[in-house]
Amino acid sequence: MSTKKVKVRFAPSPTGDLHVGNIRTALFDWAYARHTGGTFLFRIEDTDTTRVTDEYIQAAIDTLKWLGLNWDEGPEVGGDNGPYLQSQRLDIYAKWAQTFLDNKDAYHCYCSPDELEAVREAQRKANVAPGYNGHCRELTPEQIAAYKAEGRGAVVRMRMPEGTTTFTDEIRGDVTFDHAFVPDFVLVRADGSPLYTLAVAVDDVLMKVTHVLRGEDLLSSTPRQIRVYQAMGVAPEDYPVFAHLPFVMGQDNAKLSKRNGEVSIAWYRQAGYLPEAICNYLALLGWSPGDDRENITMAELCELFTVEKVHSSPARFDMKKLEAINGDKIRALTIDEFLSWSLPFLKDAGIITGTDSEIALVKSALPLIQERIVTLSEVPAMLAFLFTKNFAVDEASAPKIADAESKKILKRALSDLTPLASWDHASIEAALRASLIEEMGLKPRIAFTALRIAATGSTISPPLFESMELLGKEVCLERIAGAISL
RNA sequence: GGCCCCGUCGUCUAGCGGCCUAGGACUCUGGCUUCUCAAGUCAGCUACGAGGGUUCGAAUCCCUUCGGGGCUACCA
Repeated sequence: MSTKKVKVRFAPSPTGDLHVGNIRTALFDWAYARHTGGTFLFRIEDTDTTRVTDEYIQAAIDTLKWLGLNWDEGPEVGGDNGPYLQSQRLDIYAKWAQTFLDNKDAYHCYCSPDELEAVREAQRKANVAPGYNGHCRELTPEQIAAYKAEGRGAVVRMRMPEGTTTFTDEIRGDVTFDHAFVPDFVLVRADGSPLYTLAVAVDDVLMKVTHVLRGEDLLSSTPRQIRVYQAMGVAPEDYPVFAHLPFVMGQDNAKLSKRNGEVSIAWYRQAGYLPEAICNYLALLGWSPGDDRENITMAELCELFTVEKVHSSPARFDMKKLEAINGDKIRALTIDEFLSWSLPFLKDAGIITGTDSEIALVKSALPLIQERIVTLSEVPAMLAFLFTKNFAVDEASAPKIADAESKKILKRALSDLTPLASWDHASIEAALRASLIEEMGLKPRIAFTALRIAATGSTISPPLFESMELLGKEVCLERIAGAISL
């Protein structure tokens, strides 16, 4: 690799919400830029105006920001090589297309889509390599005039010379393509708008990108990109370095898509996954630090990430492992961090409105559930019993405290708790253990389960005595009394 | 079909000729702990796709084969 300053770009085409695969690529791009102390450039490839929308562009920007993948050049932050939306660079592409035409590197092609499809169909039948047959490569002025008279539109097609293209992929080694399988490709549509094949190459050169790390689906488009560099007069040593990242696949072994799992990062965000967890997990898909470390921070990723350690084989997305990592990250949060992540979920669920007293109660309850949840979306259900106005024991648990034995336990607990002077979890536990366990000789599991159901409404809850403390004496006694008369 | 890429436990991976009767993590199973659920902890299950070479020695190198994936657009 050259010694010039590294510039890596992430250039999605936002035809939908950014998904797991996109983000894994963005993450590697970002990490590599940070690792090398280089520049991270973010560019929007919106040359397909029929599929890219402003909302998706904005969503992509928001997602990257939410994940903490900050960029040095691109939308919102600007830079010396903008604009960073390809739709705002149309004049640049038009100029280069004209240059290619002038130099005979490209030519106008008047074939209609139907004619091209017919050719491809014939090629399939004849079992030969499909692709443009060069029909319009050497048109005479008379032929061109005739086509124009017919009212035909023309696309601009790049002339692919005979020979081969070999480039070094940093992950896969040398890769060679015979031009017999790289047909002349379209640079500009009949309506004058540029295609990816033109824009991507022009922009990478003009924006001085040094490293192209992207999905392996683009591997076979690389010779076309290199052809454009040649036509632009770029010296081979100035071509960007290519590295094609392995796919992230779904359960069914196909490229991850909506059919096999949740792929939109927006979905993970609202399902209560932490950006750090998503990035940590995704970093492990196709890359590893080389040792047995798996829980890594963003800072460590930047420090450790190298293209050499990236795999060449595809990885399957495993939700279970993401969940495990998310749980780890939640447990590693400080209470204040945990609080600020949780509040939106509690508000959205209608558990709290956000008053100071509610927040204070949430904050003291959070330590009790921190090691009990895997996603933030579980917080509301875990804490609902502390805030509910119309308390009721859940249906599955109610029968478990309907028997005489349970009533006895609850009555005894009520009478022993009522005179209790200090309502803290240690005192509550001491009182209950003395009466229920020692005096009545009950098994803790039996005695405390009955109380748990009465106080929290469920057989599953945060630790009982701490929960009772937070609930307050009045509410607890009320609920126990209520359970007795159930 | 053609071209290209890929192939270690169920999954993510370590491994770059001897340290491998293949290590870690997630999942799963069982134990411990225990006021529930978790967390924690201990143990167990399970892998070098196959076949040929090269070599004293191969998961590691070569070939073939099989399998998977991508591309084959006036999408990116």
